Amino acid sequence: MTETKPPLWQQVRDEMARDIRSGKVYPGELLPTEKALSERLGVHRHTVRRALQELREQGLVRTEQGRGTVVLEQPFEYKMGRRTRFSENMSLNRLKARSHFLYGDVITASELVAGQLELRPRSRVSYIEMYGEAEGKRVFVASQYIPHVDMEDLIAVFRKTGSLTKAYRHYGIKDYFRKVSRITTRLSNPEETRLLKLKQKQPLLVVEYVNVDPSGRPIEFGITRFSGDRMEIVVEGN
Amino acid sequence: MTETKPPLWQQVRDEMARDIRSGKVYPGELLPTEKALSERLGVHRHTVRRALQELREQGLVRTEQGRGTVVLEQPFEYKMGRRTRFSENMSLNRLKARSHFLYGDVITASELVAGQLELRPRSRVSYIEMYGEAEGKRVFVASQYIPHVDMEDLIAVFRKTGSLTKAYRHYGIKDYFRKVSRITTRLSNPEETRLLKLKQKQPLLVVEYVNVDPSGRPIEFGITRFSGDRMEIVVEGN
DNA sequence: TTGAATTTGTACGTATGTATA
DNA sequence: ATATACATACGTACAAATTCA
Repeated sequence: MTETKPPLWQQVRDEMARDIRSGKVYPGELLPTEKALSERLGVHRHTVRRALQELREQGLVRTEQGRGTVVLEQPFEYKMGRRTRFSENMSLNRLKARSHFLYGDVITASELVAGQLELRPRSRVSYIEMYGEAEGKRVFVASQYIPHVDMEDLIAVFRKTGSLTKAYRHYGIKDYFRKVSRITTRLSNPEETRLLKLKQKQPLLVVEYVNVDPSGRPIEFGITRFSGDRMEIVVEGN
Repeated sequence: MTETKPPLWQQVRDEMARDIRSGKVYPGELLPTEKALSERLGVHRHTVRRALQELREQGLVRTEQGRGTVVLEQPFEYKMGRRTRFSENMSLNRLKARSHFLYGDVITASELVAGQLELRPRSRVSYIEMYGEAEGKRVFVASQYIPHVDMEDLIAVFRKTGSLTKAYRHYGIKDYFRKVSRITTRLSNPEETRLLKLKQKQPLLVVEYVNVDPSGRPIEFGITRFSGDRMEIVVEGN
């Protein structure tokens, strides 16, 4: 059994991957130039290029001709399933995640909202806007519509607890499920760009969903807009 | 039991919605101006505006100040679930959907591909690129990686049948399931912009997935890029 | 607006080791 | 054992994109 060293380019790749994953180089930063790397590591530029090619395939870096190679932010995973809840989701990912209240009011449902919630047209609904952070980064903004029946103080309770799940529990809804999710993409508008602290308009993942209680009655219609380069949606099993 | 007519603005809204959905006015076209509409329908401009507001909320039109109101293309639905197959999916939607072969070869798996397919590094895999059309519109481009074992002629069979599902059946794989899907978004690159016949770079829905046979063995790793304004992903039940 | 310097992309060459038929 | 193909590594030149004075 002879122990052989892996090829040079793989050693280079692994060393660079380590530096990136360990946080030695920060996301958004440029790596040293291929020339600088090859001189520092004592290998040919082609060897560095071979390593960079793999790092690109792994989604760790992005190379721009004439500019350099930038370290990419690794997106957070948003596991979407029947039991989807944002805060649980993120804490499972050992991330510090929090939702922040932006605005709440009782409004008249538009046709779309009434339809999704299976309410009569122009029913009254609670409307809540919030944004979410993970590891200090803004990762989503969300709008939620909740039937106003028997939940007059929902907004106040939500502000107190900071969690819709907890607010629901306060009203006797102990459990709920994701009925359907519709996923689209579009560029952020100025408002979203500001709220998500993006440098410029960028693609968003837009998830429109309906949550239902155990009896199948809709209790929440929501539109969540995820920052496309900070989040990815994972649908498992399914 | 008194029968009451709905408000005037709702009648206007419903008539306009009918015209759009029936294809009387085409996506991309400008609607008549609010003034022209109000005169033709014999209602006040504000009544037309109230109707347009609802159409905007329903995602049927987009209004641009100083220009007019454009009819939006309605995206196709891509139902994603355990039994996801593109062609079945689209035909269920009573759409004429077809996949078109672009390129196929046998290549050495990158680390990412080998990992996803649970193969040894640098295993040989079949690689297929294709694009999909629905109703004459390009809606996705896809890259698939399939373990090369016992499927030497996969590419030839795929070209003949035009369906991966059928090609698999030819090799005795009668059924397969979606194990996991990862959904992200980013702007199209020049190649994708060209293949999807987009006018300029636009947000894509990028779905990376793994399909497994009934025993749980990975048989396909794929990356599908959907044109963001022509497709939406629907995850049901889940 | 232009042009030079910098950086990455591509394409050729050479040499050598390793796996395979 | 030999021939062939493939992987690795370095050499050189120039094209293309970006940056900045």
